[in-house]
This record gives sequence, C-alpha cells and structure tokens, in this order.
Amino acid sequence: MPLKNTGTEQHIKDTAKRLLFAEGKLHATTQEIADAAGVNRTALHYYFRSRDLLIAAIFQDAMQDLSQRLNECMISDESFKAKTEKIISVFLKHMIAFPYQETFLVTEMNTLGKNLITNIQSDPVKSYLKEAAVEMEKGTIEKMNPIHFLMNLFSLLSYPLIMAPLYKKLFRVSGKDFKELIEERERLIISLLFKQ
Amino acid sequence: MPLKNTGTEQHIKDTAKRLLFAEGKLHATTQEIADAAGVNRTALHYYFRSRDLLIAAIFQDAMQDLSQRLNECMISDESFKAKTEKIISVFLKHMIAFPYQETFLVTEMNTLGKNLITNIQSDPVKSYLKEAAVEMEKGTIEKMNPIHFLMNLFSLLSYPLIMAPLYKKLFRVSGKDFKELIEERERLIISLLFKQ
DNA sequence: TCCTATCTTAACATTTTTGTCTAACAAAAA
DNA sequence: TTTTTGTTAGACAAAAATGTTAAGATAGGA
Repeated sequence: MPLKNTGTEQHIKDTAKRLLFAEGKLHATTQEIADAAGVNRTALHYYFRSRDLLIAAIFQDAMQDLSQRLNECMISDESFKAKTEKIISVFLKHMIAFPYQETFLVTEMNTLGKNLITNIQSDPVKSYLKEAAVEMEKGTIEKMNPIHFLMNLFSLLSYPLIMAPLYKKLFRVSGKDFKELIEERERLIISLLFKQ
Repeated sequence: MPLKNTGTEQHIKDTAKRLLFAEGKLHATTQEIADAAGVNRTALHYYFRSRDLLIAAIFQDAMQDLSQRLNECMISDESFKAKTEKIISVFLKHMIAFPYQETFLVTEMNTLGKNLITNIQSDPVKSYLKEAAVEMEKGTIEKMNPIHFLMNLFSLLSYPLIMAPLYKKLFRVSGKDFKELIEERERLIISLLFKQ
C-alpha cells in the first residue's frame, strides 16, 4: 500500500506480463524485465523482493483475471449455447493477448504452479458441466462425458494459438492471414460442437 | 562414431529425452541428466560437447521419429478416414510417451527451434490437406479451410495431454481414470471430425 | 521547510551452471 | 603386452543470474 502511488509497481508487472506471456520470453532475466520496464533492476527487488515473487504475482494476476471472466460467463443467465459463445469470445481474446501464459503454466507446474492452481474455483465449471449433460440429453450436442466436451472446447480454442509460431512457418501463412484464420474459428468451433 | 559402441551415448540421449519430454523437467541441468543416466557429467561433454548440442540432438531425434511416422500415415494407400485414424493412433501414442515435447518446442522456438522446424517436410502434409478438400466436396467432413481441419485434429489430440497435470487437479481425476478418458478420445475425435 | 516514500547508482557477495583440463583406470583390441 | 577407447574423478575457470547493501537524489505531502 504505497502512500504515493506512482504506478511503477503496476508498470513492472504489466511489462513482465507482456514479456513472458505475450512475447514468450519465458526465461527473461530480472535485468531484461527491468530494462523493458525502463526501471532499475533494484526496483524489482524493492517491490517484489525476488524474481520468483514477481513471477508468481503476475501469474496469479493473470489467472485471477481470466478465471473470473470465465466464471461470469459460466454462471450467467443465458442459454448454454450463448454461454459457450461468450466463453469462446473471452478465452480467445485472452489467448490472443497472452498466448504463452498456458505454456508457462505447463512448464512451471512442478515448481511455482502447484499452489496457484489450487486457487481455481471449480464450482462454476461444475455447474457448466451439468448444463452440458442436460444439452446432451436434449440432443443439441453429442453424448459424451461432459469433461470431453470441455476438453474439446478448450483444445480447439487454445492449441492453434499456442502453436501459432510453428503453424505460421509450417503452412507459410502471414501473421495477418493467420489472425483471420483464428477469427474464423469462433463460429467454426460452435458449429463443430453443436449439432444445431 | 565410436569404435566400441557401448551404448552410453544413446543411453544419455534416451535419459535426457525421458527427463525433458516425458517428465517435463525442461530446465534439467547437465548434472541432473548425468545423474539420471548414471554417468559422469564429463561423459555428456565427451559425447555432445555442450548442453545445447545434447538438447538439439534429442529434439531432432524425437521430431524426426514422429514426423517420419506421421508422413507414412499421410502418404499411405488407404482411405482418408483410415489415414486419419492412423494419424490419431500414432500421434496419441507419441503424446502419451512424450507429453512435454511440444511444450518444449514452443518455449525454445525462439532460440534452438528456429533451424529444427525448417527440417519438417511439408509435402505429405500438403497432399493430406488436398485429400481433406476432396472429402469436403464429397460431404464426409464439414466444409472449411483444410488448415482448420488439421488444426482441429491436432488440437483435439494434443491439448488434453499437454494440460494433463492441470486437468487431473481441476477435475479431480486419478491418473488411471484420466488415461481411460484419453483412450476414449481416439474414437471421439473421429466421430467429431467425420459426419458419417 | 522537513520528511519520507520512491527510485537510482554502484559495488559486491553468492549461487548456479556450464565448460575445460588433466590424470587415472579398466577393458577390449591390436 | 601395448595401445586405444570409453569413462570416471577432481579441480577449476568463467559466465550468468540473483540478491544484498549502502549512499544518495527527488518530489510530494505534512
């Protein structure tokens, strides 16, 4: 709780978030982060004491942010399909902004991540899964373990963005064309998951 | 090219592959790799000169291995659906054995990966994509940019395994149950991608 | 005006890791 | 038996990165 809030602490966090989760420089050193933020390296220690604490802070921020917005989608008062469309929209925006956040999570799961993951609320997810089961009974989506439905949804959303740098090379697609491909997926995923 | 082939070089590679790509210890030090292989750290330098060269070697091996098997599926003499089933089977086996290899690729794309990716043959992929387009005309799969079809396929295959540690916690599923879930996906993915 | 939180500069200690070198040794090959 | 090969052991140099500390500078608030 700083008395004079100069915004430097937040600026450092934002910069670190951009470097790691947007640009994919997962091994960025404290020096690189400080340089990118235009502050002295000691300022990082002044605010966060250690690199690990800074990283933990930005990861927690990002997860908090995303999971809250997803929870809002999941417990909203709309139809299952409308909810799913919102989830897709929210998640896709997040993935476009921070494509490396999930990769970071996977690589650091064994070390930093352990505690952070347990913070994820699972109640909204459970209620969303229940609704999926109802839809399966109604026949609007194919019958399967609802967990499969969720895995399918997030697979189709996340993976192409995680692999974007590879796919651009492999398919020889420009950044602009790839962006268009990704945008197309919003309705493609819906039409793949829903029968009607 | 050792005169007496004692298998130590291969053993080191296999161990490194297991540590990094199977167990996900992507930051394993030369000491840790040597210990896991039961050899002296000097032996690593004796065979590979540097950590980077060792890593590059195992990554190239693994990519070579996988892409060759996938290419065989893609250019085989079977129906499109049969090919796709084989691709799923081959890729799933690989992902189960080395779930962290793709994550490693993503994190190291900017440094080591640059050269390695260009080695990927894209001709079999191109011919597979053409066949997909034919199937779309026939109506056996939904009409879309064939690149979407391929992205969908690999998304549905890869992502759940990349995220396995997270999903197990999130859904509170045991390793055994999760393995069953993954095995179910083999036919689930087919039924999702093919209309008939 | 004085104080204090914010932030810089600079120097330095520490740790971690990589990579190198040399000596030694066992076992197979010549 | 001698040589070569594969491998260990130990010591060490060098680099990279983190973290600490002390000494200011500066500006806004009391």
